[in-house]
Amino acid sequence: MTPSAPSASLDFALDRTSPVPLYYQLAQQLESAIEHGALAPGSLLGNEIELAGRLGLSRPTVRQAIQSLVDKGLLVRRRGVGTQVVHSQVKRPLELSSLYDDLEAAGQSPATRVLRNEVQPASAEVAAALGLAEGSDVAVLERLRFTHGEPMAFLCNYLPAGLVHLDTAKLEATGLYRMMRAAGITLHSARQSIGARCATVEEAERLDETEGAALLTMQRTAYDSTGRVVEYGTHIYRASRYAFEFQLLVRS
Amino acid sequence: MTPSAPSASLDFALDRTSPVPLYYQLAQQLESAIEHGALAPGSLLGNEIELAGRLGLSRPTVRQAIQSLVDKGLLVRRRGVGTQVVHSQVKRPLELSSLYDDLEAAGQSPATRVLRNEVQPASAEVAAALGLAEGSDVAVLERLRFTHGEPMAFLCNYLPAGLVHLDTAKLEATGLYRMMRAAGITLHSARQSIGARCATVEEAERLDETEGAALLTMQRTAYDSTGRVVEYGTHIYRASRYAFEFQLLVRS
DNA sequence: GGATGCATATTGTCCGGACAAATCGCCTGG
DNA sequence: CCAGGCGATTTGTCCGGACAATATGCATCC
Repeated sequence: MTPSAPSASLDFALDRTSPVPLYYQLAQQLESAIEHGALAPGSLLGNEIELAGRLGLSRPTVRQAIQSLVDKGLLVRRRGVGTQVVHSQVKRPLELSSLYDDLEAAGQSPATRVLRNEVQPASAEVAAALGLAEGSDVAVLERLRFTHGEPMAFLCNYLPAGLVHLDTAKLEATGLYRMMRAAGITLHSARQSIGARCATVEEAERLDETEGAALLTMQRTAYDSTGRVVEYGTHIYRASRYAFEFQLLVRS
Repeated sequence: MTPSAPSASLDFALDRTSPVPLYYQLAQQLESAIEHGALAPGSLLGNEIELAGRLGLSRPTVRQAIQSLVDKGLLVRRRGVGTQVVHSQVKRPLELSSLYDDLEAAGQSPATRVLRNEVQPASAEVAAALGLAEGSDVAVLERLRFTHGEPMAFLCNYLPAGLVHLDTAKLEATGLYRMMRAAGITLHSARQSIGARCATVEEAERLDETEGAALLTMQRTAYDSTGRVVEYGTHIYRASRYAFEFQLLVRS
């Protein structure tokens, strides 16, 4: 339980000619040192003043680097004691997850079949969710996502028309969020609701389940950095093959 | 679409004799001004230098206040443009949620019945989840949560023995997280998994559902600020009466 | 031997300034 | 009328310093 002695001099290489900020360079190298095990969980980081002097940086810059890792949950600072590496079993950041990216990261080699990709007038529900007038043009997207050749989820998404060019071939080769990012849309936040229900006959057929099987449902409204709604979606997952996993940070 | 003119002088009252930090005082007053509508969505905040001068603060202090609201997703800064209020329909930046607090905030007047509250040796699964040796003493807690007189969830929790004194009467009057906080435990992060399945006969009976009804399942491992595991729980919700709602922030 | 108080170490807060980088609007020139 | 350049505005980064608040360990005193 006694916190380890301040980890001695790790060699951090800072490049002052680089356009990437110094605090960010330091934060990244600290993070990789933690991830890599060079900074053991529970070990103290050494005081900021001395660290700043050793690196040739000012204390505010060092603090900014440390603070960013504290925000990520990798470090804990305690006044009068020091900054130590949190010994957490888990690393996963969680944030706004993209199903496609999640599956790919898990080595599941996802595949997508686009069932529908067209523009049509918004229904009342969709218009309300997207913050548009009823009857406005919206892109409607229905997809089936597979892993290992088996269907795993049915995805239905609505986007304001003209926001992104939704090429069907591209949609089957990558994920929607990746396409939005490529179109210059930076996602900022999303409101989600996760529930469950039993499969209807049509749903069961579409997902290769039996009627009454448990399904996970997710509704998401995504916002870009200005607060505009850029996507509304209703997703249905086979509970037998999928669960949402994520880590939450409590902001004090 | 044109961003509103810089909102003129709002009167912020800063108390230098207060122990609460100046940047925090400013952040809170800004937040309440946004929540209250005094700062309209999309409106510019006015440049930092001038704002600092007007408030008698230094620019770093003002920046620290603004940054905390940016992290919360209430403001957006753009270099060369300014800082503006995000016009988001939703405000709640939900985080690690306490079911009890959630229900109470929604005016659902939750009630709890403690079915089991004892200390016993940890099974292999529980020991692994809590990071203890198999057979260590752990507190086992089984509760039923009601709203409007109807059962809504079955909660099973495990805690390292001796961490909190689990008084049954107190547990029925308040929530577990509130008791942990009162015992000096500051939650820091949690890993969650949300899935679904169909109710077994016993589960259906316990929750006043029919066999095969859809249930939402949640498993959570909670960590305190030093990274210690302080709680592991398996919760089961009636999907017909409950869904998880939360907002995610993307950290760029 | 135990409790109290003090010195020390470390982070938290705050200040003032300097320059860089990005964005936007305006003006000029073609 | 359009394109490009230029300057003004605003946030981003970084520095150096000062003092306050808190936790820890040690010495002292009862």
